This record gives sequence, structure tokens and C-alpha cells, in this order.
Amino acid sequence: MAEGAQILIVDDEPQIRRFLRISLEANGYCIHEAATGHDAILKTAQLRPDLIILDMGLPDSDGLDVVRRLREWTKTPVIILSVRDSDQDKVDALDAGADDYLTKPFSMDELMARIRTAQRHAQPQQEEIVFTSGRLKVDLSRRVVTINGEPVKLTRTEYALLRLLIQHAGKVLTHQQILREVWGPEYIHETHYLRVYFAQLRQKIEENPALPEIIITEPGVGYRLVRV
Amino acid sequence: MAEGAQILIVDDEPQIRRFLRISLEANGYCIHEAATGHDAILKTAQLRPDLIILDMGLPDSDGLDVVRRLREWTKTPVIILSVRDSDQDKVDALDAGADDYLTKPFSMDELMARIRTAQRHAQPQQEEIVFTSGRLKVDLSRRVVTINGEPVKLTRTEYALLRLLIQHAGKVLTHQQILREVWGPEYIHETHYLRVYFAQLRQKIEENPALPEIIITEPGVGYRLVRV
DNA sequence: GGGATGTATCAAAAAAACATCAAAAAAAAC
DNA sequence: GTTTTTTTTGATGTTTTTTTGATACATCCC
Repeated sequence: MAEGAQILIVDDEPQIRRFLRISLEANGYCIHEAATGHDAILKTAQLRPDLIILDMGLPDSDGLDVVRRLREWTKTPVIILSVRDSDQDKVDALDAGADDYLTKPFSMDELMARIRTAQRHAQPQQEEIVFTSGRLKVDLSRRVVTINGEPVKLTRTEYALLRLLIQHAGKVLTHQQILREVWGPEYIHETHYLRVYFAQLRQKIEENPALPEIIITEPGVGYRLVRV
Repeated sequence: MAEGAQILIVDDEPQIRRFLRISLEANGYCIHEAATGHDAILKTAQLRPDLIILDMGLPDSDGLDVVRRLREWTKTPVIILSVRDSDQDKVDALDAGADDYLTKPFSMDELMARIRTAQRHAQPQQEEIVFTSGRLKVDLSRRVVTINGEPVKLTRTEYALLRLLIQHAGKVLTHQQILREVWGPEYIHETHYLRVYFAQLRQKIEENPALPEIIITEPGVGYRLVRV
């Protein structure tokens, strides 16, 4: 998340944009630029950046207005840069919905730290991703598999296999696809592995492994996980 | 939410606490006070304030340590007040987990605006200070571990390991994740450390270390703390 | 029906991963 | 500056998982 985060720089002076771009890209961020308030709102809607660095002195509109306009529909963190150091300016910007306010000239280190802080704030609580098919339940965020609520212990490879099937639930995965994804490209001819591992997996998650209901064999092609 | 929000003021100078109290109470906040770092952590656990205003210059401990200690178990917003204006101080404080940093002397209006901003960022969530799993109890605010009520002494690393597992209770943590968080990114290949330390930890908290019930090994993947 | 191909299952051998003990080195406490 | 605690390193035995091999079953096509 922190690596490669998208940042939109909004400033009318090209040399400041360039300076920020170089510094931030050196720290692994992915940079977009906008020169006007209008452009900032447009690009935010278009690119959905993870963070916005907004200069207050824009030619076409007041920085405050830009923040207010943005806050009408997005909570993307906004860090204000401004030459104005008065209390009132800071209060107005923060109350308009900005997340932080830095006075020029500012230290790049401090900006970087405040970007990290803003990103922490933006993090939504991670929702749990659970796949369900009949009696089978797979909590992908916890790496926990249950059958009728009973926890099932899977080995690393068994779990990798199941997860791959879940990611393509309903679709047929060919032998080669499975072998390449789970074991690696050099294993694509080891079809015997599939026999052994699907048997093991079925033993653990199917009610009657001889009449599988969750993992279906497509003879001559591959395997498929039934989506319920 | 904003009205009547509880704020904990941490400063060793009574006159500053008094000044802040009067100003903030005039704005409808409910104020609590602490004079030391130790007291700050205690009162935070006790009173569960909505926000903490923390002076960096405390007599008993470094302000940074206080922030780090707090961040071990709570996300309550922390606004730092400090006489020190260097970049490094700001970066350190923010990276330790502080939400904002104001240099003394500061404007009351700005502080007020930054309090409002911090409150917007606050995610309302009931954090558990005491984690329980079977016979194990861990008071995260006091760093006290007990098993059947009996205090258990853990080394710094053992505790860091246990705390990491608790923060992700129920989830599988991979070897790399654990090594990176506890020892640092340069240790991600030292899987042997995990063997040694998990053995030690189990020796101390498991009834029968050979048949662990709290810390489960997921072979080839990592470890998981069972949530009861 | 009968061979050919593809599949399922069981069980062993081999490999990898893990637990544990203990000594050496480093760090912390006194 | 010495003692104590903690961390790091090394060696050894155990468990778990993966790989390999053997065998049986099913289905398709001739």
C-alpha cells in the first residue's frame, strides 16, 4: 500500500511540481500532476489517487474551494502547501476538510513523514474475505478453512491449490494452469501431482470423496470448483 | 462526538496544563490531566480519552517512547506539543505513530483546528486492552502477561512476538511477516530464530509445549495464535 | 468385448520443515 | 568492571509434507 501509492500534485508552478515529483518518486511514490483547481478535481475523479498535495495559490480558483469541492464526494487525504502562515489560513484549510497544512518553505523530510501519517489515517479497516461453497468456508484473510464450521488443516500446497480454484471459482482450470501456478512452470508435465493432491484435498473437504460435489474433474481438461 | 469529547493533556508543567484546560473547556471539551509518561499510559487505559495532547519534554520518559507504548494497543489520536522544531524530531514523532506535531509556542486556534482534524481521522472502535485466550491473559497497556493468573516473565523479543500474534489473533502470520515486524527487514531469512523463540515462548505459556494449544504452527507458512 | 487413455487411491521413501537442547557471544543490569 | 540476562549460533532428533511408485477403476473408441 505504502509502496507505489499514487499521489496527485496540484501546483501551478512547473518547477515546484518537478521538484516534488523527483523527491517523491525517489521514495517510491507514483506521481500525477495538475496545474489548476479545475484540473485537480478532474484528475482526482479520473485517477483516484491515494493522496493529494495541494498548493493554496492556484490561478483559477481558491485552494479552499478545491478542498471543499473534493470533500463533497471523496475522503482522499489532502495535504495543503501554502506560503501563508497565518492561523486563520490554517484553521480555514483544516476546517474545510484538509488533513494537514504545511507552510512554505517546508522540509522534504517533514512532508514525507506527514504523507505517511496521512496514509495511515486513510487506511480502511480491512474487511474479511470469506469464500463459501456449500459446507465449505475459506477465510482468505485468516487462511482458515472450515467444513460445517469444523476447522480443516491443509498443507501449504493443498491450500495454494484450493485458493487458486477459489480465485477462478466456476471456471475450469487446465492441468497446465494449475501446475504452473502452484508448483511452477518447470512442473507443467507432472500431472500425477494433481491426482495425488486433488485426492488429498477431496479427502479433507468433500463429504464423499468418491462423489465430489465441490471440486469437479473435467476429464482431459482440468478441474473446476463449483460455485454455489 | 465533537461536543464533550474527552481529551487527555500530558504535560509536566501545571501552568501549561491549566492554560490548555481552560482554553479547551471553553470549547466544550472534557479535560483530564497527566504529568508523567507513565501516568499518561495509565490514564489512557483507564479513561479511554478520545484524544491525547502530549508534551514531548516529560521528566520520567521520552515522549517518543510514550507514543510507541500507546501505539502498541490503541489508535487514539495523539497530538504532540514540543519546543523542538527540527525536522528529525517531527519525523521521529510522526513515524512513531503521532498524528500531528505542533511546535511551541503555538496558536490556540491552530491547535483547536488540528484537534478537530484529528477527531475526523479517529476511527471509532472498541479496542481490547486485555487479550485473553484460554489460560493466557495479556494486558497490552501494562505489558503484563499472566497464565492462570500467575505472572509470566517474557524477554523483550518474546513479548514483541506475542504482541504481534495478538494483534493478528486468528490469522496466520508468515515467517517473513514475523521476522520483518519483530527483528527487522534484514532478518527475513533467519527462520531459525522463529524456531528458537517460539519454543521459548511455548515453554512459558503453553501447558504442554509439545502439544501447543495457543500458538499453532502452520508448516511451510508461519504461525497463528488461536482466538478463544 | 478389449485395449488405450485418463483418473483415483494407497502407501513407501525422500525431502523439507520443525522442535529442542545447549553453548557461545552480546547486551543489559548492577 | 563484574555478574546476570538475553540473543545468537550450532548440533541433533522428530514430525510433517512432498515426491515417487504401484495398483485399481472408469470411460471412451474401435
